[in-house]
Amino acid sequence: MKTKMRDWPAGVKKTRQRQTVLTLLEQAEAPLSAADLFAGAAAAGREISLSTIYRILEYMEKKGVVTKAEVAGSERVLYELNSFRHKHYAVCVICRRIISVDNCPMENFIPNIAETDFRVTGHNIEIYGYCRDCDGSRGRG
Amino acid sequence: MKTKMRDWPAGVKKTRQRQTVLTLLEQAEAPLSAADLFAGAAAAGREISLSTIYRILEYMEKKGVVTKAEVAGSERVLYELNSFRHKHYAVCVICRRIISVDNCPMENFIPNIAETDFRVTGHNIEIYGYCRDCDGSRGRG
DNA sequence: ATTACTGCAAAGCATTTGCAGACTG
DNA sequence: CAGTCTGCAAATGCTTTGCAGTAAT
Repeated sequence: MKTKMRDWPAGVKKTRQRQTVLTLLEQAEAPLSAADLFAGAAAAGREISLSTIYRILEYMEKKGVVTKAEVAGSERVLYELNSFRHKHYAVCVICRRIISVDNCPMENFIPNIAETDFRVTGHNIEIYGYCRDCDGSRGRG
Repeated sequence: MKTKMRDWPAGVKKTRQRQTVLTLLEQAEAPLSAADLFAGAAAAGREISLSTIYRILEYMEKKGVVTKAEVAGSERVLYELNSFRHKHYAVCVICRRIISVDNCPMENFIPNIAETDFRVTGHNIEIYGYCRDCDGSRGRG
């Protein structure tokens, strides 16, 4: 595992554990849980205590370096590097694979509560379905 | 608390605890957690064990009588009577009040992953913002 | 050297489960 | 009366926290 990141967040003390966590998140194709990171670190020969992982994630979230990714049906909390982009995810109900969705259905949507009862400031969308592999393997049921 | 419901789900054994849970859900204006139901039952002088509440909810969900309501930022699982309607909720970030949204942004939305990589079968939308009361009290900031 | 970070183990919280007694149909 | 439901208490799984040692600047 390559430990050096292109740029290290300002004002953040650089430790082996933090480098490992951020590198894993950087290399990941989908959001990761604390347990994922624990396993990933171990697999890379850089074991980190689970509690430390939780603390790093909490700290990095506060620093704006990582964000929670709300993914449908995930029992654990998932994290990813903060891209400052508006993102949503689709989850395969079979294999749990997570896929990014780039466009957003809320872009031009006005909830029928908007003007009167509620001022919308944010949202979170979770999409379920079948990924190409799993859909194929069940004959486009 | 009125315990009698208009109609009792078919093939479901009627017990004091189940009647209490369904009545509470029926009377609720927003989805309830197991803890809410526990407190509500106690407040009505009809204490139910928490584990029983969980079992009732699980059972009633399997029967299609209740459904989980996915609400943004809720740490607990929330349940409501199954209206068989497509619903989403908005949550006030100040007071945590939950408000139903009747229209759905996904109605005419095609995720840009749809045709190629993913077949969408369902979704879940969580909306954040300020309810009328809380928005007013902070001067439409 | 100072202050923050880490690991360990124990605690915390929501939810689940085993078991024996209670109740419904 | 048989089979299911309930309560209790203990167990589980994820996440958090206290504390003492360790490491980064």
